[in-house]
Amino acid sequence: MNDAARFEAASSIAAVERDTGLPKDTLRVWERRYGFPAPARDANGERLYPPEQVEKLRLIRRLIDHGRRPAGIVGASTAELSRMLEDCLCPGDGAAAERDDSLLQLVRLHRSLELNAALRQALMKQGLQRFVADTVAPLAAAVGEAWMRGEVDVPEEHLFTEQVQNVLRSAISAHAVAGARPRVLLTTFPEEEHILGLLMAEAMLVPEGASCLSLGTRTPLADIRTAAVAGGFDIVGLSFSIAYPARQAIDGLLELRASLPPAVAIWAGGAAVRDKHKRLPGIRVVGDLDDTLAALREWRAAHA
Amino acid sequence: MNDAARFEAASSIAAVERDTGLPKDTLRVWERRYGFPAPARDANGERLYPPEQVEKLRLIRRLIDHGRRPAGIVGASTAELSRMLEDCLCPGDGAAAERDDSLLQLVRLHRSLELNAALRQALMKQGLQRFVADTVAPLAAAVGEAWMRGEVDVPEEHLFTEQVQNVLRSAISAHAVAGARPRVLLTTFPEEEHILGLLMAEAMLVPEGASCLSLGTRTPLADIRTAAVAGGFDIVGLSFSIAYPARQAIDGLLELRASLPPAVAIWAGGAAVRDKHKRLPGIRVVGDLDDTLAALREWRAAHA
DNA sequence: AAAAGCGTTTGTCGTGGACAAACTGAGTTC
DNA sequence: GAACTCAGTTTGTCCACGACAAACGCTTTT
Repeated sequence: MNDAARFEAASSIAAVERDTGLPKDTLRVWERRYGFPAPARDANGERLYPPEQVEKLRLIRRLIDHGRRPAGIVGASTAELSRMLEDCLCPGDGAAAERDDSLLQLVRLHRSLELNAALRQALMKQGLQRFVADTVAPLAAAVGEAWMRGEVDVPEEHLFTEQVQNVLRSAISAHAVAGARPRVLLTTFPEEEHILGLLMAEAMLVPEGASCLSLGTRTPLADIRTAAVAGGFDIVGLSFSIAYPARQAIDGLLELRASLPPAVAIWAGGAAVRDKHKRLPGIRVVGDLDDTLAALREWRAAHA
Repeated sequence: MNDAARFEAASSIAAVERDTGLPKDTLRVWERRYGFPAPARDANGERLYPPEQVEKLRLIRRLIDHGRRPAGIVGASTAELSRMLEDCLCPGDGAAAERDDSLLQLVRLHRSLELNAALRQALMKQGLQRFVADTVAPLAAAVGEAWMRGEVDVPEEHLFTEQVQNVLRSAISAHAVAGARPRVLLTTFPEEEHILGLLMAEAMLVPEGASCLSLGTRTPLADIRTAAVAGGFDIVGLSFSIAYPARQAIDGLLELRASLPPAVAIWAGGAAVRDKHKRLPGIRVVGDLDDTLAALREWRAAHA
């Protein structure tokens, strides 16, 4: 490797923060405490992280999202880290192997047109709600797992999200009804940028005659409150992906609960809040997409 | 105001970074150099920014996005800063007042259903391309200006983006053609998260028979290269909002130009690259949405 | 099983110094 | 008049190291 290529390849601390999501302060304190990462230095004494270390940091980041702690894993080799990740995400190993992988293959191979066609075909065959619960949700989980394993990369994940978004938004638009009850406001907290959870929830609710308004991702807590009250919504729905810190989700939800009138229900769904029901009094934790329908029935029974 | 409310209102340095986009390091160095911001301190000596200062920081941030520099503006009052912003963005003052504001009013008042209906009606009346160029683009500019002036807030901006996205994605889906030329890959750089520019470009190109694939926002540069080459695309289209640092856009575009085969064209559009044509050899700077069509004609003439 | 107590781990914040990149404005050349 | 050069200034980002509260893992008690 010549000098130019090596220069090209090594990343500054800001680039590593962007690529791994680990704050600069954390990168420096890990170096001080654990001796990893151990970046080279440029002529000016600034850190230059080689790509292997960035890759290893990315694996570590994913393991931490799964609940591991740095001290126990920074010493491990890249191969060991990959193995740990495998273990983390194949609890029902056999079942995963059984699953129909044809859509996942289309994502892997960037076959956007075929993917789009296959999604639309499945939508037509199954109807919106079954399509979301039985096709989109498992596919999203499979893409997420493949992402964790490093088998899919940013463009595949983006391509998947975009195509599903296109199909779901078209389908949801076709169902729109005015003035129906309950009125549901959907969004995410500011640190959460995954939108598919919101779209899937909307796709489950709209065919039932609920009137949904999605604000997209990343709405500040104070603005969620204002919008919910000003718009006269009955329910505020929040979505949390697996990477969202559970603690942050719980704190935010309790704060939102305290600031909203009791008449406004809060529904929370996604991996980060699953099984957190006990710590979330006054909040309906939605376990999966079908549970969304159960929650809707409950609400209607209570407001008959 | 009681203690709880005051505690509620004051923000930590991390919260201010999130809300204003100004890095912690910058906030601290401004305090050291200019004496502003001047946050209070909690029992542990940590900074607590009162909301007025956060608001002022937000104004300063916007002025800096418009090319001002900190030394000249941190001393000004909030009112003076607001006036400067007005001056910045009303070059053709009279024309702005003339414009039809009915859609903007719907955004301001959170009338999502009416907004959606009005957008669909305009789409039907004008056709996709005129709708995008004559209705959506001016509305997006108006929302952006109102945002700068502080007249619209996060929820309004989100609502606007979501509704336009719904309408555009539905319309684009209806036009999809397989295998047409040129093949265009659309995305943004990792720091750019505004998606409407991409959707508007796609909406201009698809009716002309181009085959577009959008990867959504925030694709790393290396992945853009890989996806473009592997997918056999003719053109890579990038969109840059007004807040994107011009320098970063230029560097990134030149790096991408160097790493892509010369046969793959690069088109760049948006406020951050307008008038930067001279500094971007080998890149087609797309001045506005109608210029997208001109660029397409040029490409087809060159590849007849 | 849940709660409480306790040492350890961990991320974030603080200070102050340094420096390269970006910008400004005056002077020069084409 | 536009394009370039060049010293001087402004500005954002980086560094080191210390501090500490919140979160965690573990044991003991209710």
